[in-house]
Amino acid sequence: MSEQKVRARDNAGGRRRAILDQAQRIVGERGYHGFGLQELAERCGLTKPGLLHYFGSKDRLLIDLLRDRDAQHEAAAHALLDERCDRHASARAQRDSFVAGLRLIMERNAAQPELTRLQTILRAEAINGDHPAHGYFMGREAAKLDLLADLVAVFSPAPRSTARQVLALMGGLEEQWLREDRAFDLAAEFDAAIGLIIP
Amino acid sequence: MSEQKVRARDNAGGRRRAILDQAQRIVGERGYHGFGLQELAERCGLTKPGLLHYFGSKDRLLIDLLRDRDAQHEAAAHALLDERCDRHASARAQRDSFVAGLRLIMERNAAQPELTRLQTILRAEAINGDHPAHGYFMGREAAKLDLLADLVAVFSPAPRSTARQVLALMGGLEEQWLREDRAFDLAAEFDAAIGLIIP
Amino acid sequence: MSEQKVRARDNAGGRRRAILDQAQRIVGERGYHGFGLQELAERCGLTKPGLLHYFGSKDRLLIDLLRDRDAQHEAAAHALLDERCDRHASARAQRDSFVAGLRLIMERNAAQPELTRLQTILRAEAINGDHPAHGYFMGREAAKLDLLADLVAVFSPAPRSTARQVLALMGGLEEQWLREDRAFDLAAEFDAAIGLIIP
Amino acid sequence: MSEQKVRARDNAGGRRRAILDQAQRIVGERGYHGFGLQELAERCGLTKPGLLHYFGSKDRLLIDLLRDRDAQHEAAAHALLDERCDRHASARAQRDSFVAGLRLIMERNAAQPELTRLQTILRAEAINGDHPAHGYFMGREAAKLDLLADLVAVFSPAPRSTARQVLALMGGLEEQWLREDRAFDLAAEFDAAIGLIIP
DNA sequence: AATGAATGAGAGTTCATTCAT
DNA sequence: TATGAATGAACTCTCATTCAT
Repeated sequence: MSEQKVRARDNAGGRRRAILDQAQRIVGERGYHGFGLQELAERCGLTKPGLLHYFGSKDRLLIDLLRDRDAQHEAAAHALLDERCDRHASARAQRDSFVAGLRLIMERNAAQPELTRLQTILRAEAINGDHPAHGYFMGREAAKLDLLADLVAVFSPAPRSTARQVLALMGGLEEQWLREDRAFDLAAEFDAAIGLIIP
Repeated sequence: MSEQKVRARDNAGGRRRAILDQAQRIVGERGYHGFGLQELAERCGLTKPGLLHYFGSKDRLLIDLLRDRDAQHEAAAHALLDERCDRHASARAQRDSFVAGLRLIMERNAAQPELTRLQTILRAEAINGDHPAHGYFMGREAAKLDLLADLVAVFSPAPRSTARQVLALMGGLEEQWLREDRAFDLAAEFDAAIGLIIP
Repeated sequence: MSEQKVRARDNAGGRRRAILDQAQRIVGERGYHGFGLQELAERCGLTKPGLLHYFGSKDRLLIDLLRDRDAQHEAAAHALLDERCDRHASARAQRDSFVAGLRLIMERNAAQPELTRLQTILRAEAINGDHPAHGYFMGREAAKLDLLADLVAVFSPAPRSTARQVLALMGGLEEQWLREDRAFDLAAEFDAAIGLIIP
Repeated sequence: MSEQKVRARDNAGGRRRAILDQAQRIVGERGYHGFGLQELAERCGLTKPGLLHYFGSKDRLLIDLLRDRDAQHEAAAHALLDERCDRHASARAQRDSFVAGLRLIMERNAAQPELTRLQTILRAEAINGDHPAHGYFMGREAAKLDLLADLVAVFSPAPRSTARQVLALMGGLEEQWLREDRAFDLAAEFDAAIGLIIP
């Protein structure tokens, strides 16, 4: 394989990534309906058809974006929780490592406010059944709920409710944190809350 | 005053209300950016300029909608909480009536899913500073936080954090409830959660 | 006739005049196509149908405006020239009083820049045959030309050409004067020019 | 390069020129405010967004039009005057060649009535500070005045006034000529006038 | 890999005007 | 004398998308 081909492929991959980075920023600000290919194209230094060359359509760009971010973020989170929870440990120990895992996730979310904003805005927008990311978030949130309920079953008397509470707290606090322009310590606030939910 | 005049005047007021009702539905589904005057006009049986005759612009229509819904909803909620909390009662009694007030609010929200969806979607969309309802939700959520923190101060060691948790749980659970198409008992789930947050 | 009727009529007349005054300002700034009933209505403190109640249509408003301004301006100018020119005086004397009359007209125009701007902009706009004031200005400018040619015939060897030159100088200098925000002495500049045209 | 490419490229450039030609006609008739993208698009055989693809906005289309016409018209005029005026010649000779240059310009203007009408109408419309071509004409007319005053300085005792008179006569006679549907010999009429202004 | 050209649909908004009151 | 309601048409401009190159 010639060097040129390699570099071309690298550039191509880099281009894609650069586009998705800009898309994340815009969608994270204005949501799916509020973002336009024009603006994205300008920020990336190419034309609208140039974009569509990579992604085919606006909708596909969105789900590509979501999948891409998951690949580097959410999957990691799941692994994190799974790893830390030794099924043979005591309930107490499992509880502790679960909470510690959540805390790590929140710290990561706090460290990536743009990604968090993307998820927050899109998650709410996608409540509507016509939204291109509706199916995506339906499956994703259901899976989260299942996972959490499963992990929590050892020490919680009502695992599904506990899972709901954890998810609600994460999302709700993140939303406040974003609206107030990150004016409080997200992870600490979450920590305090989780201590009440999972005693 | 002739009957015709009365009816005409009623129709005028009724028209406005009918427009806002339809607008609530559309915005509650697709958010502000996803809703268009055309569609709204069609649903109301008049033309786009006919709409603008009442509201002047799309942006003003939105904030008129928000204010109108607040006048009949949120204000009632605030009153509810304030009334129920006797400042001279014991901390325990105040805690109980506060929780009961929250439960009533959640029941009302559960009984008005369209309004709840409007608030949920718009609240997330309005995180962005350019959104026409940004200022509205900034003030509104800040006021909620202040009010809750104030009410909770009697029995909570960290009133502001408790207020955040309450708000996060309300919003987060509502979002789940909407996404899952109201497949669980919102008020009951909230009740269980609040019992942990405010023991 | 009751006092009320009188006052009503006065108010009505005053209203009409007030509307025309504002219309003069707007049309004088943006021309006929650039001015809208909405803006005019707002400036006059009434609604669009309120305007049309007085004038019937936008086009009629324009010609009413033109006629009204003529009644108080142009007619005066014609009279001025006619009066000053004694047909039995010597050519020299007639020439002098003619030039003096022109100078007076220019001084009046300089003293009423808004009216002058109205005429200047509309005159150019109305070159087009579809313009609602086309006929008006065709007749008006032709009449001016005829009048001037007639008055000038005593001392000019080519009266029609001289008339054209006078009119061109008046209009052209006024346009410069308006564009440069009245930065030079219009009447003086015209005086100098006319001295060459009519020696 | 294939023939098709060439033709495509030619068509593209030709398209732009065709659009500007039609725009000149419409603006020359109804002024800037009276012309619409719709009509222009129809005359050019494409859609409204098709137009904006070339020019971005209506305002930019206008100034592009103005600049384009200047490139082929006004610049030529300036060159004409400059060339013909030998600074080392006698005042008499300079005066003669200057007048001859003006005459040539007027003949060109008379030969291009559409372009002349465009300039005439727009020049008046642009007196208003909000007009998109206001800045353009401010600069352009000021430059003309400067140039003429400079050229005239050799033989005129009041160069700036003479320049004003020349400009006023040109513009004023052109306006009459257009209004009367070119019913007289513009160049000849101007010639007669200039002979009085610059003896 | 990316462009320029072009489109149909639709955006929100303004237009002059009508009509009943 | 003037209004509020409403309209149809037009406005500039943006949308995502297609196509040939």
